[in-house]
Amino acid sequence: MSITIKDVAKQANVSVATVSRILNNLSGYSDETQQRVEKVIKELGYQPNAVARGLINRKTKTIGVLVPNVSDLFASEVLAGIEEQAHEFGYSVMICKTDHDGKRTISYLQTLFEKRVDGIIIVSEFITLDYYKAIETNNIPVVLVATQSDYSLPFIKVDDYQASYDATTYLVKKGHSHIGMIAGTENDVNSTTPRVKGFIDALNDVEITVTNEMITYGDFTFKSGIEGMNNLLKSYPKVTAIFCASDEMAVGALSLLYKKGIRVPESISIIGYDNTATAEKAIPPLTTVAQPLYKMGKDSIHLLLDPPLKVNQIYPHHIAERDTVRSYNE
Amino acid sequence: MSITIKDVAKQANVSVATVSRILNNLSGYSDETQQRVEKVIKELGYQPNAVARGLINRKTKTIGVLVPNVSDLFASEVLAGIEEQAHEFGYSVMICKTDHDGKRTISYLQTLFEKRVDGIIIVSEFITLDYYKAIETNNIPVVLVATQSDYSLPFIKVDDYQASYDATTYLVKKGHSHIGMIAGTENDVNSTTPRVKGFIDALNDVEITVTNEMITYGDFTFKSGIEGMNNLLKSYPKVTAIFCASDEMAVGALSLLYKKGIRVPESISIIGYDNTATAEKAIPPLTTVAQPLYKMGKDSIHLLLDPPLKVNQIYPHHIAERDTVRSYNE
DNA sequence: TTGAAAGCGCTAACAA
DNA sequence: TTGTTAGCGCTTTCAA
Repeated sequence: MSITIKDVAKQANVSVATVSRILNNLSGYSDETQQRVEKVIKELGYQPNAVARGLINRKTKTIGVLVPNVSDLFASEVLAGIEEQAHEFGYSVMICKTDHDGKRTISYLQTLFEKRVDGIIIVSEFITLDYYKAIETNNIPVVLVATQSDYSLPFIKVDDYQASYDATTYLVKKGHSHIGMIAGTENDVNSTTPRVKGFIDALNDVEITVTNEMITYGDFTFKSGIEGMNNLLKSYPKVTAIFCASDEMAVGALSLLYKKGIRVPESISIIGYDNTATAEKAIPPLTTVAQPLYKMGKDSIHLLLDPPLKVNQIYPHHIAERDTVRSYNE
Repeated sequence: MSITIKDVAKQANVSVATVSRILNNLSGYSDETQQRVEKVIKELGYQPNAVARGLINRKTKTIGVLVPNVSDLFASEVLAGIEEQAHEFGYSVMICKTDHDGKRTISYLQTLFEKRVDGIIIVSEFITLDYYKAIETNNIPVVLVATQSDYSLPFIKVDDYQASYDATTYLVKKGHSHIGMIAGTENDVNSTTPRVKGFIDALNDVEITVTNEMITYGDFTFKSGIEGMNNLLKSYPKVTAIFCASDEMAVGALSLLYKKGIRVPESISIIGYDNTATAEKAIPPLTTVAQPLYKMGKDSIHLLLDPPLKVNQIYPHHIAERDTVRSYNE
């Protein structure tokens, strides 16, 4: 079997307590013993057993992350930030892909509790009563990213309503008056409702009435962006600019337009949402609402492990201007 | 504190041994006791402590994954497969972003050993002697994905040489004779060397001599694809088709070409490598060498946990034909 | 069918 | 400065 603290103690002619002290940088041993013990540790290639440590310390130095999907750029950008900060703090991260599936999510929460993780970060997921109850009875720290909840849980997110309002206003200011929206999943109160409202309010505020034909719903994916673009072309042929609730959908719209030979931004302007890596790689490079995803990921770890450290919960957004929006001014 | 097996035992008037048996579906208790104990478990909301279990079973039901980067599509696609299969097998996955940094990688390996993970998967990373020694002395199962090593470690990957040879031949068969290559990181023996060799051999086999002007090196990223494309345009102006060693670089090339007003595939054809999600979203949709990344991820878990199950180590590739390669035939 | 008790590898009183 | 010892929460002999 592997080498334990006992082996080290025996070999160095000290007690396990002393070895433990040295391992943990506590006081209570002479320089001489320290040298000797450290030498033995090296010779034996001793590696402390984190499981045993976890049992007694009630700290596993690992945190769990629930994400709907690992392979989309939005989530993986947030994840990258989480991983980075966790590593800096000496924590490991366990990833759990929920697929937006309630059963799966609950089962993952269960696993994380049993594994006694020190905290949990939930990304872009609506918090059901079941989740909340599970969290509450286990009273383990939780931080939400890119989502928020009526249950009292700390979160980090952008102001979706305002961001959407700003994106729409941006199009208006560029001289557009026929503006459509490819929204996210209908009934998604977390991301879709506020963004749609922001869109409607921004247009209402400049005396444009929003009708059903101007909004189509997708599910944030590339494919649904294609469909949404198709819908909009039919339902709202006068459209000159479109606000897409995700970059993925925006890129889908771009694709369809390319296929149809409709030029962007000459004939139709597109603005996305998220500013994931896709945006700058799109053709043409995509103008979009930027969320600081990586930073949000990093800060969620701060918020989780370092609660005294004040972190703003509503993060700033801005418009990353690239080449998909045409200006009609002068 | 939280509820332990002792609490359950006391409440149910049995010994902890009996509770443990029931928890683990062993034999040695009456139906009646089982009912009673399970009732108490539910009432108390008892959750077994996986840390304590891990200590005694020497199994943590978690595996560690080392990836250079979480936020690129190549890695996250593999990761998604790993996560899915691990979950099906009842394992959790810990992610470790190496940044291709040796120190960081070693430190992560260390952590994974200390946390007593049941296995480790290493994605796209060259295995140094240091890594190998660490793995060997800890004798813990390891599987390599999209990389392989002279040290005897099981791996899952595509035949890079052959795939590259095939991609190049594909261009030749489409009637191209001025073919360039944007290769990966120079001196990367794992991915770059075989791909460059496949490119050269394929051209040599049709009597085309490959000169330095025809190959430029990048680092697999979008940005380096832009630069590479720029280089090639200068060094090899007659070029009509380019083989890019990653989709990211291919998309970079596409971007530059778009900016310069050079039409794809009319003036220049592009073929990528990987078939990540970017490929189908590119404008125009990118023809590319497909690797079954998700499946490779899934199967790496099989190989890790289910060694008797035979898994082919060299996975098939194919060319996903889309719209970036022009044919000059007839 | 059941329970007592040893022990997984470690930390942390408490004593010396 | 050092060691002894009692757990952490669980599983697993061994005995009853």
